[in-house]
Amino acid sequence: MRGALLRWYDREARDLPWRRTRDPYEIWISETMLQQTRVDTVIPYYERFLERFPTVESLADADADDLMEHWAGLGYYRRARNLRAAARQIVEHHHGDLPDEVDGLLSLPGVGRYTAGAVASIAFDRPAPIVDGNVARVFARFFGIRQDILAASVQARLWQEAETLARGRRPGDLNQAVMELGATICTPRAPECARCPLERRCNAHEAGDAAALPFKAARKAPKRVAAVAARITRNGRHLAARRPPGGLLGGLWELPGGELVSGETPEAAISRNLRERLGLTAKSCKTLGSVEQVFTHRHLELHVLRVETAGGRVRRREYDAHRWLSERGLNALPLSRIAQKAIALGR
DNA sequence: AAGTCGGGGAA
DNA sequence: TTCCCAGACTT
Repeated sequence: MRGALLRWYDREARDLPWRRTRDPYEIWISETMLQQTRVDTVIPYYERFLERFPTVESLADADADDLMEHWAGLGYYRRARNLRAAARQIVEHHHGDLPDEVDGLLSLPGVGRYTAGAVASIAFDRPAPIVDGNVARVFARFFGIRQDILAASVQARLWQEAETLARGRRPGDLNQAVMELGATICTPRAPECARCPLERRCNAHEAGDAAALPFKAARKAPKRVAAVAARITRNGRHLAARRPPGGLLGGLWELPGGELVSGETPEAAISRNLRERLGLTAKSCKTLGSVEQVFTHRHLELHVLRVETAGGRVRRREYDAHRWLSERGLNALPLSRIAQKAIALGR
């Protein structure tokens, strides 16, 4: 398998920004951004992020909002926070150099089995295995694995096969070759077997069920939830609040608000949330409209209202910061997509 | 083993 | 619409 893979990879590999460097820091950043995120989405974020944070030290010193500004829109925001925490750990305990083996990499926050293997093999030429969605699909077809791909026993088999593969010369390129194959030829719906360097030895192609593999149990539909957000303006400046780190959209800014519990009207919900979370009293509300965002496990409908409040000052509860900002300042904040949509409604 | 955590491109 | 993406981490 290795020879055919490497010959194909040397010929067909896409020219991607992180393939032009051997810098472990840059490869680590790319692998973290690529977690559950497509190559085309990552590229502009990768370039901008490395321009702003070119070294481990600069990342370790990053300001939280500055950091989130460079991640806003990419999703899975805990990744950004973990990157900075890991950078601090690297500066503190490793003299600013990334660990060059899987075990050391695994000790960093946000680095799991996949990312540790990717950095170890690609940046340090270690024979470390990796299994991502691409590898799992290619292997399921090649080896004819017809059980639930997420089952623990199947995962163990996949990692075992990956370990065997990475034992060859150029482990980093072997790993990347399988992922490249999965991303460009051995794709989920309609694999182009005619172009595949492994066609002749592929079990699923032989059996004629490549497009049906890998098998996955159906996922549950995202739960529908509703929330409210307030456009509050005083002296021409708009109130924004920062979500606490850790949870959903952690560290991002938004128009203040909160959940709408069942049976509650948007007006009642915004009044209650502003009182409970910001100590503000709503005097009048006007609906601006609603926006939607679908997350992996949630389908959120956000009602946006213009709210006049009594004059009292803000006393924060769950939010960990707030600011009164011009329209321009508002849009310069690190905002999630749903917050961007909500702000656009009020213009 | 199942749930949490974003957003978007492709079919 | 549905799927799923160079996953990690908690429960």
